[in-house]
Amino acid sequence: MRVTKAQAQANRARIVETASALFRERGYDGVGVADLMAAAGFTHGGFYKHFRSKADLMAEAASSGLSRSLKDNAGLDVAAFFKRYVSRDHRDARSVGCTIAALCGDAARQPDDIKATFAAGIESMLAALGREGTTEVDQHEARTKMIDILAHAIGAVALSRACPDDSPLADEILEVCRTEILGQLPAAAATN
Amino acid sequence: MRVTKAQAQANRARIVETASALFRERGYDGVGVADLMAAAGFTHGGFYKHFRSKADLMAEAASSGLSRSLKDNAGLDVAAFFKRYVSRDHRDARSVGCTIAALCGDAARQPDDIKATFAAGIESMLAALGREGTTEVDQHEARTKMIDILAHAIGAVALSRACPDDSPLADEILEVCRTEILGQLPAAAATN
DNA sequence: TGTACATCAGTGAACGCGCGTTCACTGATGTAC
DNA sequence: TGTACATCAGTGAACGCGCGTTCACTGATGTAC
Repeated sequence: MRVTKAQAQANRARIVETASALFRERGYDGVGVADLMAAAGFTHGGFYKHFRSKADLMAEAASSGLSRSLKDNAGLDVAAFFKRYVSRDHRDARSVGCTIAALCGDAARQPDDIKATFAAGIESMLAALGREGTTEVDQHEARTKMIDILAHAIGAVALSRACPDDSPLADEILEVCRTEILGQLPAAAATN
Repeated sequence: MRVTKAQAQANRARIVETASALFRERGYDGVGVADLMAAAGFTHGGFYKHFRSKADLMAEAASSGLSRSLKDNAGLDVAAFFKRYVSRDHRDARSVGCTIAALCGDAARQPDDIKATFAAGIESMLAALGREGTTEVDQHEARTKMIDILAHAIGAVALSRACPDDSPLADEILEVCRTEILGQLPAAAATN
């Protein structure tokens, strides 16, 4: 059952993407190799033709998920980005949402190579967000502001997700933080 | 080897406390029943004389850890609390630190009873923090402000923990957010 | 271009291991008289 | 207060199970001539 080189490469990419989504939804320990391969449409044995270990895949899935969300949000201005980020839609759609928000708790217990991937993901995010609105403030000030707001937004989403599904507190956290964050942004377009 | 009623109760309490610390350090999936009992000074078999299941203990340890940190910080004013909260000491001492910051990522994937425990913990924290500084602003405004700042602080700690141990970014996140948070507090005592 | 052989992505059974949980047992504590 | 018996916290072996990983095998693809 050998397969085209191009097909094999596409299959590998599908495994990484599936893993990235499943990890965001259930955490690193919540997804088994067999689970994952079945979700990608394969049997578990072939896993080791693509990856040396589950830990290797975790690192690659993190890297993939982090750069993926950068591309997905490339067109948005900063205010629109955070308006979506601190929303019920984002909170409830873990598997397609931000990898940092979904997995920073897990990342904290992983070896340094995965932590380094997360740090690099945060840096790329800061770079992407800092590019706009740098007209009147200097680079360092813009970076500082983005670090502050990103932490704020991630905290809001993480905290809201820790509350029961239909809890009023879960929505309250999101609304309070979204209003505050959008108010701090220089060019707050849009309603609320 | 039967043991005094009082002793048994103390032993049970020790198991819960040990579990609370280990869970904060390694996450719910990172601590086994045998691990935990050994750390508390027992063999694993006795576990089920105290708890119906590991999930039961998880709920109890969460509740215990959440109310514990309330008592530990009872004497501090709001500014002092957040100054300590958003610090390297707190970030690096997971097992004795805030249960919400350490486990909100894990809590998000737990059943609703554990999420409800976390929501209740957040509410108690808000109540404890809102009691001060309510002189000039009304209750609702104080609550809103505390929700905002708590999410901000938790995000800062969670994000910093996801970076490699000696990463400059990890410290930068903490410093930026601590400065910003303390600046937002009405009566910011102390240096920085 | 056709033929013969090596390669290797994917399959599915099997591995050792650690997990949560159960169980028969122990012996000091608690209780009934 | 002292004696006889029931209770039950704690022990450690054993359970079934799912995990990450390995392996012999398959057969279409890639390569050498």
